Amino acid sequence: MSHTLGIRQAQKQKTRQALLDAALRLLEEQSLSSLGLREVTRAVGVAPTAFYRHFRSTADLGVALVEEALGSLHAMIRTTVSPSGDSEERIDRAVKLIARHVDEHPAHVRFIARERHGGVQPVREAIGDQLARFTEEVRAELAKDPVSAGWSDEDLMMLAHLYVDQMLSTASLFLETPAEDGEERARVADLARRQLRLISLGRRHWNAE
Amino acid sequence: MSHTLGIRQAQKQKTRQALLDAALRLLEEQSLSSLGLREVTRAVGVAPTAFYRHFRSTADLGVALVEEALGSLHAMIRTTVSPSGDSEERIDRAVKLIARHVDEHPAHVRFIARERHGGVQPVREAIGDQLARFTEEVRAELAKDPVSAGWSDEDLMMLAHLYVDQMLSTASLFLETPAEDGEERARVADLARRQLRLISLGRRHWNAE
DNA sequence: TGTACATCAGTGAACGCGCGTTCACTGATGTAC
DNA sequence: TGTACATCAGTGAACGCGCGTTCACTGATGTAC
Repeated sequence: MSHTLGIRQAQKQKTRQALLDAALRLLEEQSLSSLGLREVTRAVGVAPTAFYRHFRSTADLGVALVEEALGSLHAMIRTTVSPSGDSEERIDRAVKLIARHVDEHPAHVRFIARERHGGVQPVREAIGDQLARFTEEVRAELAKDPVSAGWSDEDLMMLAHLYVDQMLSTASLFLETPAEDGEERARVADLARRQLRLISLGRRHWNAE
Repeated sequence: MSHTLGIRQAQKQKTRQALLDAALRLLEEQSLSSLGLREVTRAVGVAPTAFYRHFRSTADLGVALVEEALGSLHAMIRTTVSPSGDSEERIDRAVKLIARHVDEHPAHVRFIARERHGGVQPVREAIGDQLARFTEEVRAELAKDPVSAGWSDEDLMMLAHLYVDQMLSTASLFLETPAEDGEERARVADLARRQLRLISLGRRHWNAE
């Protein structure tokens, strides 16, 4: 067997993850800038000083949460935007995927929405960096799509921004709508699909006149 | 002369406004959920207890700030969306107007962006209410526009949402770009105009196929 | 395999500090006559 | 206009509390031989 983690390292990672999980839960009802280090360690059941073995500050922990929330999302986004199937199918797939992601990771999504413009600079920057990466990746996928063949880079970036904004706005609407309220959920999904249809129409006629 | 405000009432309003102004300034670098009552009164130069003569809590003050930031914006938004001049002119006017508003009231804009998804429920709700009013007003203006004549209410709301989201996203981009960096400012304005053009194209072809 | 020493994740006491809130107060402004 | 009383915005002392950070520590895990 290759390199197995020592007992010490494994335990350390477990505590670190427990701190991240506890913080994420506490952040459902407050902003990072008011999250206390003692609050987090109390929730985990370790001494306040243990916090410093893992993070320099709550801002530092926040940056780690950004990575956890968005780091693994790139592959998913790329395949969602990539051209396959007809337009209406792709739109439906994208909206369903957003709804599912919000239901599976509500606290992460809320954290990103909250801290994107929040009061903690390093966290804001980390989120901005990740979103810029998303936008660039969406742009790269759009460049491959025959519908936007021959578009200028400015036009592709404009469209990528529009898609990323729409995605975030839809995620935020789903987040505000409890999963039990199927009727309202359907209305949000319907709104999102209409918006994507209108953007798609605009795309198809962009260079046609 | 009709009813002039008593000296006492006038002084009270002055203190209240000073509290609001000081809070807004402090909120440029933190979130409402970590804003302290003593911090605000210290900045104004009154005793901490004076705070309670005006607000029950910092959350209460936050709700007042929402009113201050968005309450007077309805007229402006309505005239911006209302159909007059050709499409390109209207787009340019709208983008310039957003840029100007951000430059004249950066702290208010930042406050709204920050607290829209922030950690203080009553403030989130107050912002949500105001934005819902904006969306409804935009919908009403769009209904008058010949381009969207005969559209269903769902379609009009979809488009109104798209416009309001785009407006907020553009305001937020302007906010992140210092006014001195004219080059980057021009790029943001250009991006916003392209997005509005694409949406406008989508509108024109919405019912045409 | 066993032993002696090094490492280091987590502890617990202690610190100084600023917080939100209470309370009885003061003195300028307002009102009734 | 003047007087006597009521109102109430702002005061200042006091409270108990939880905060972030420091420090020397402990004892299980890791390592060298």
